[in-house]
Amino acid sequence: MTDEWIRDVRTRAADNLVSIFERQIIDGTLAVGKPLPPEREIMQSFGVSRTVVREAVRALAAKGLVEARPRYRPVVRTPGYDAAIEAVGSVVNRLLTVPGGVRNLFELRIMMEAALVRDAALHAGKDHVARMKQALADNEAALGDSERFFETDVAFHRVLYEVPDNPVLPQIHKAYTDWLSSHWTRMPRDPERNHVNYRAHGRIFESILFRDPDAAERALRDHLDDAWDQVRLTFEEP
Amino acid sequence: MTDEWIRDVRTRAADNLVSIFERQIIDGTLAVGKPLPPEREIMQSFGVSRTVVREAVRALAAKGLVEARPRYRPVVRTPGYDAAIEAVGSVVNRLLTVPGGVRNLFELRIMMEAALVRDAALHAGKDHVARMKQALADNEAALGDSERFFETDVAFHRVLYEVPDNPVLPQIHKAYTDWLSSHWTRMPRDPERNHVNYRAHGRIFESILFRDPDAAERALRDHLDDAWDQVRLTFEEP
DNA sequence: TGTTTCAGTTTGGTATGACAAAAACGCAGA
DNA sequence: TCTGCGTTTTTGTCATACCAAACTGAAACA
Repeated sequence: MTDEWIRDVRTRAADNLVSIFERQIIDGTLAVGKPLPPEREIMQSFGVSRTVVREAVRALAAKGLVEARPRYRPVVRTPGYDAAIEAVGSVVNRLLTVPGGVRNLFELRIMMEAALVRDAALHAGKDHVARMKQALADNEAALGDSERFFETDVAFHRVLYEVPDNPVLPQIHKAYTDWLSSHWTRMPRDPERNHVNYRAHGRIFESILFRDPDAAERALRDHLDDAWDQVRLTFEEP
Repeated sequence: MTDEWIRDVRTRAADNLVSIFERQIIDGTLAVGKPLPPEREIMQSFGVSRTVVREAVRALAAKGLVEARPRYRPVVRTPGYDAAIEAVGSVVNRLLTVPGGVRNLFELRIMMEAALVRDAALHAGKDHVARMKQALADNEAALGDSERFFETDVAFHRVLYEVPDNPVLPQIHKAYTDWLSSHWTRMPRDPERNHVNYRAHGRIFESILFRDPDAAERALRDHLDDAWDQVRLTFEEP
């Protein structure tokens, strides 16, 4: 064990363990997918009590570095953008409760998607265009069924996040829908709105087809600003 | 204690505690800034052992919901976008080690800042323009001192994140610089590059002054693409 | 009256031991 | 080779104990 073991009165043994494990996970000493050593083994090799080991493991799990299903050995998690999103989950949930929290995240989403439609208008390939067309068709087919329309609505937006070939973006989309959906799904869902949204999607799609980023951005912003108005009117944040 | 206490064989007592505390923190039963009850008190009110309580508290701390300095009572943390960023820290660090990880995050940054300069070109007010001008002047003054130039470089970009009045954005900027700086600061820093970057900043600023979002975006992309080339050439990701 | 000091009390950090129940393992049998 | 089943590990939890640091309040002091 070459890792230096700093034991100060003002540091916690568990914290040291956590950072040691973090290092070992990053540099590969603890291989991805493999389980951590048994608790008793860890306590012996570091000379700490089981209490400390358990606390450290719990912290690693909460941070998203290992997956600790009850009764199973904790396994080193595959590095992925999903783990990052998951790790912020509880904090973001709290953010959504503070005044203006939803608003700020929603604004960020608008900014993000505005950039995405511009990008799509400039660089979307045949396959992505086809997928958007399909999503649009699904929208239309689901106009009468608000529940299903919501799903196809999400799907349409998701395509936008898939156009740039960056694996982070789809995860961000997933995060947005997860986080904001609770403030979204409780909205009154009259078929009227479905039509409005469908037409908005159509305008966005058209602008992308015409390779007109400015029009695409405008259409997207109109669409999301309108959606935001709905959210705001429903919950009336002061 | 009205919270239902689910004790299944397949659930952990500590996990239940965590979710109970999460709820209580969000709904305000546990007030921000106030310390959690003493461990011994918690164990009595929930009828669990201290081991369980400690594990739960550690998990909450790792998630960023409470701040647990050694030897002090854990206090409920102020909800803020900084806590969210901090919570992902260790996961993101790991992401940066996987192939293409840095690239993906850097691309995301380019996309983000491209959107920001467009926004700045359209909506930047007098004060923001003034601040950018100041940052540019600081750039120039630091041309000979690569260490200081780096700081003023970061400061210039930060202004872009401050133009939209959204408190999330500055935090994102902070996160980017924290995460990517280790892959940035080790780059060779010849004064030559400082001049290149300074001129690039100048072009961006000009385009914003002229209220020309397209030119601003182009200038920004040129600037960051160039910066990325430097990073890539230095570390040669395959 | 405001401040400092100090002893007693609380409280977190850690270690140890114990036990039930689930998971992992190994071996015999099909 | 695959399947069951009993044995061994290993996790989840509890109880207890001790130390040292943080806290508290009262006494001493300026």
